[in-house]
Formats: sequence, structure tokens, C-alpha cells
Amino acid sequence: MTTPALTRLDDRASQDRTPQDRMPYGSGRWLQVRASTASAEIVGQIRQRLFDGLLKPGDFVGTEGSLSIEFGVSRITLRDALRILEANGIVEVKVGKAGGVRVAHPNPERFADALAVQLMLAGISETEIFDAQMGAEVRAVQLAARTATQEDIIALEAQLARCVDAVEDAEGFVRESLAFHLCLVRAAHNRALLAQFQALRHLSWRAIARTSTPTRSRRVLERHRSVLDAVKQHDAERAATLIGEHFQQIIDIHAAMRAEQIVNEANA
Amino acid sequence: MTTPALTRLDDRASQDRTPQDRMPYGSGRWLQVRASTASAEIVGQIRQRLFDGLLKPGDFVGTEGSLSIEFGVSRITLRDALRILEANGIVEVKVGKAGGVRVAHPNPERFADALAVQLMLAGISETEIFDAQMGAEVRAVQLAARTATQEDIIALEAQLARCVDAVEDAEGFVRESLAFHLCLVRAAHNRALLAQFQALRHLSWRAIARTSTPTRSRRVLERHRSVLDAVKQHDAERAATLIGEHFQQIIDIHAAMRAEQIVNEANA
DNA sequence: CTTATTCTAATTAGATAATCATTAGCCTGT
DNA sequence: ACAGGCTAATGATTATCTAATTAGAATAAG
Repeated sequence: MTTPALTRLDDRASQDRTPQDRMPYGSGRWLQVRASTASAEIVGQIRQRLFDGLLKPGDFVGTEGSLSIEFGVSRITLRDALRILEANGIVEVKVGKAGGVRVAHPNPERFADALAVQLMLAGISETEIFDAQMGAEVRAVQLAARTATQEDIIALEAQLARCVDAVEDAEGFVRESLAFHLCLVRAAHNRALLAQFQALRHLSWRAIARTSTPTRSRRVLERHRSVLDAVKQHDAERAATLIGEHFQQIIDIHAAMRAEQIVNEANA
Repeated sequence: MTTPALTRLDDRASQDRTPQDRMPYGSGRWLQVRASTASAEIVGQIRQRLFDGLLKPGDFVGTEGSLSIEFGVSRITLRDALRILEANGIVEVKVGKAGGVRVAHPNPERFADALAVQLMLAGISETEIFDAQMGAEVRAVQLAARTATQEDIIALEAQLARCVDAVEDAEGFVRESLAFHLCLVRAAHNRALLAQFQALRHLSWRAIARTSTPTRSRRVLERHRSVLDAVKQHDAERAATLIGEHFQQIIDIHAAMRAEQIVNEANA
């Protein structure tokens, strides 16, 4: 709530502010646009409303038709702005009789998505991903050991049981294990950590699946069991140490595989 | 429509349809129909190319005209897709003779923006932010203690000196301190951790600035000094412990201020 | 009579087409 | 060297059509 100065982070909308524009002849709810790109100006105005606290999730903003009139632009230009706002997770657009533009409901997955794209573009190595994931998750289990509810524990036990069932199926076990880690992070009740974990999860999936064998799976299972026990006993330090070692093992195995691969390529 | 080939992977974070997990085939259920708009389909295909490693920053993708022909849609529909891709930071669009669509260069600032929107909508607490930041930074200094180069150390010393100079100016000290933390994370040479830190940095700035006093600044300075010493001695464990305690202090102070504020509001 | 279901019509976004305006790099002619 | 025109690209408009969604009326069942 106390973040009024953040709206300036938007790239396009900030560079072309000319508040000296002619005043509205329209209904006065929105300023009519005269900027470098009209759609960016519209995005900026609606963002501003959100950060000024004038818009709350679920609020009806208008229809494409009505908004295009209010902003004084064509419907297509307004649609351009809506696509940007939608991609930014600021509004939701529905078709049909009761359709139109509404302020979006929060969706942490969206931040995870943005982060994943940037990591991809930057060409970040798998080692970097694992290290970052370790940071988020060590903190998460520390918190989980303190704040996990009974439901969290039940979910974790259930997920661990699914891991046991899948122990012979290498790929299935990796999937269930990731779900277990997700349950752990959820138990921390921290949406920022959850978003970070989700962002990295998709990227590390493949790398982990490559190194999976039934023997390793059984070792991982033991480790998961002990982490869960520590969380259940509210022993934050032990839980953090255990999950840290767990990640270090993953990193080491991955580094070994990587080295082996390089040797093989050199021989070939 | 030319090719509806790529229909896999759950990249619809921009156009969130049902996030419902797929059900098994056998249990009397049908496979969910892939109902999406043409522009979302185009976004999905280009995203897929990025995640398959077929697109690198700076690559020329095409012009609006050529792409609309290749995808078999009108130019306006393609523009809708481009607005979404642009908002996601996947492509950059330039006007003019040598213009067109190119794969974007990574821009960490974009996280801060995406995160700010989601925090605004979800109302994530500052405590959650601090906890997440703590996770990333503890891991970062651990790595920094192992991997920091001579240049990193020089940069850290220089930044610490600037902190010393600003110790009497509350706001200036917070700014220089944040820069010090940034140097620490940089010294870890992990872009994923750096990106996470950058995303959270803007959000915690104000909260930290509120709790700043010269007395506290001097204590913070000591702590920074000791962290840097640990990093210089390659003592990862001590560095991690120290920075963890440092964050815990920040969290505690913030919680105390928060409590005080609530009491004041109740009395008023 | 009440409740559940089906139809229908109104509303709204999705998409197309043709066209003009604006921008920016390139190139030519003095 | 540089002014000015050429050209290829996006930005924006208008008009029109299609597809999706739902409120509400009509209808059937209990």
C-alpha cells in the first residue's frame, strides 16, 4: 500500500509526460491523450489510478467502446493499451454481454513469468538458477518451521506419500519432488518467496530430470522426510541446514554431470 | 492459419485462461479444449521459440507486415500480439526504415515493475518483502565469500567509504547502504540472485528509510564492515550468519515501528 | 405455484480491410 | 559536407463483420 513512487518504473509511459496538454472536452474522467504513443499514455493513466488507490481488484473500468470515447482515441488504439495492461496483470478483459474491462485480481504466477523471461533472455546458467533457488528455499523452510499450519503439514505429508509412490519412475519422481518443494515454500506463507520459487521452478525442472535415477531418488526421499520432520518439530535451524545440504547435493551432482559431459564431448 | 503446431507448455500467464490442472485421460473426462485468441496463440509460439533457445536478444524477428502474412492473420491482430510480447519484455519494436520486431535485451528493471503491480494488487506486506530479500542476500554473500574478485572487494571498500561519509544524513545513508548491498550481491556473480534483489530493492527502500536514524546508521555501518571482512577472509559461514542477523535486525525494527504506529493510530 | 431448463436477443470483445500519418534511416545531388 | 527527398517501417483511424457470453424471457417439469 505504501508504494506511491513506483509508477515511474514503467519505461514508455514515463518518458513522454506532457501535462501541459489541452484540457478535456470529454466527460472529465480521463485526460485526453496527446503523447508520443497514445496507447502508452493510456497505460500510464490507468496505472496511475491503480497506484493512487483509486482502483481495486474487480472494479469495472469500462468497455472498449466507452473507454475509446473517454480517452478520445479509436477502439483499436485503446485495444493496444488494453493488451499492455492485460500483459502487466493490471486489468482483465472479458467478452460477452457482461464483459468489459475490470481491474485484475492478483496473480503471483505472473511475476514468476516475467522473471522467467528475463532469466531466459539473460542466458543464465543452471548453476545460477540452483543457487538462487537455494537462497529462496532455505529462507522459506526456516519460515515454514515457524509458521506452518496443520493444513500445511497434512499437504506436505500427502505430497511426500506421492513421492514414495513414484520412486521407481524417474521423471514422475522429479515432478512429485518439485511439488513437495512447492508445498514447503507454500508453508512459509510468503508470497514473494513463492513467486521467486515459481519463477525458477520451470527452468530447473529439465536440469534436475536429467540427473534422476531410482537410487538417487531414494536418497532424496530420505532427505525430504528429514526436512519435513524438522519442520514439524519447529526446528528452523535444522530444517534450513538440511534443505541447504540437499540443494548442495543437487548442485554437486549437476556439476559432476556437467564435467562428465564436457569430457565426453572432448573425446568425441 | 498456417501452423497450429505448437500447442504444448503452459505459457499462458499473459492470457490467463483456466489454470486448472489437467485431469487424467481415463477418468471419464475429456481433454480440455484449447480455446484461445489468435493473438495469444502467436504470443505462445514466439515465447516457445525463446524458451527453446531459438531466439537470442537482438535477433530480428520480422516486420508487422511479414509476420502477419507468416502467421496468417491481419496486421492488427499481429499488433495485439506484439503489444503483449513487448509488455512481457520479450520483443522490442522500432519504427522507421530499419525498424521492425527484434528480440529484446534483458532488462532487470522490468521485474521491479511487474512485482510492484502484483504487490499493489495483492497487498503483500513489507515483512514478506524483507524475508524474501533476506533469502536472496544470505545466499549471495555465501557465494560472494567464495567467488569475490579483487575488483569486487575494491568496489565494496569504496562503497563502504561512501556509507561512512553519509552516516549523518539519514536518507543518504540508506541510499549508500542499499548500494553496498547491491555490491555484495554483484560479488556473488549470480544474475538470478541479482535480478531478485533488484526486483525487491525499490520496494524496501522507503520502508527502510522510515526507520533510519544516525544512531542506527552507525550500528549498520559496523555490521557492514564485519560482513565485508568475512567476505574478504572467504569465510562464507560467518558472512552468511552476519548478514542474516543484520536482516533480522531490520525486520525486528520494522515490526516494532509497525506496532508503534498501530498503537498511535488507536490512541488518535 | 415454484423451480429448473432451454431459447433468444442484446451486448461486447475479436478480427479484418483499406487508408492516412508519422518516424527514421538511407541516399542522392548540389 | 549536408540539405532534402525517398522509402520502409510502425502508429492510428474508420467502418464492418464474426464469435462469444450472458441476462432475461419463455417453457417445461415437479
